[in-house]
Amino acid sequence: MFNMEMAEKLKLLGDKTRLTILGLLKDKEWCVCDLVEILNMSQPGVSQHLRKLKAQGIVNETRRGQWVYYSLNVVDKPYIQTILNELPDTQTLLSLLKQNYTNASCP
Amino acid sequence: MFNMEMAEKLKLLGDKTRLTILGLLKDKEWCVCDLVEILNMSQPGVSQHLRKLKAQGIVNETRRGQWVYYSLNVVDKPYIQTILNELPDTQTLLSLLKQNYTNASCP
DNA sequence: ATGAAATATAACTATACACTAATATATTAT
DNA sequence: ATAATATATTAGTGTATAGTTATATTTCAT
Repeated sequence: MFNMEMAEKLKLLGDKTRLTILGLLKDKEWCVCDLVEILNMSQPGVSQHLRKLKAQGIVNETRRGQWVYYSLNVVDKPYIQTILNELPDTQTLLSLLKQNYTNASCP
Repeated sequence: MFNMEMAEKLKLLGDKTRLTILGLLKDKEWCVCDLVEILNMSQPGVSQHLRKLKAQGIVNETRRGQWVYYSLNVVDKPYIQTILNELPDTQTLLSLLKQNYTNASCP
């Protein structure tokens, strides 16, 4: 059906947590455990969001040793880029979310 | 909370029916009964979608006599404009949806 | 090999949501 | 006033979804 793929992707963006993840990824890649600390939610919760984003091709995943890093994959999706432009940048997000996380575990 | 308003608007766009409505509105305003025929769904269903879109300021409503016409209100929402650019135009949507509707009722 | 850490998957729950049918409200025509 | 048409609201239902806890898998260090 004609608007389905579009709607599926936009549905993913219509979620506060995933928007925050994508906003964080604008600046650099993050591993799952980083996001768990920053977002202050369960690890399976974060993993499931990332899986959905990956299934729609919005993020890439790369395993490096123990850690799996996720990064944006929106070069061919201008309408997503425009949305991400509206989001606060990483530093702002981090300070808004500040849960005095330490980022000690994964280099 | 910081990404909420954005997520609320995007959530509305993450629905096939509402995306189609917005795609139709790119070209011109439509009244509810038109959309009911074109989308081939119940009138309350259409009204509820329109109410949500209006509550988020994405469409305007104007009553003219018996009919209430809805139109786009996205001049100040570039990220929505970008999304709408990706949608098929009105004619394409109409032919994709063709339910041999007649557009006889509302001028 | 074994244990620890990171990630993924499965099972479950509570809530949100899209849709429909039924009803109410509003406007026009007679 | 009354009927007819257009729209909105309410109530109810089935499904989707975001989150959790529990468990499995993967990788590294010892």
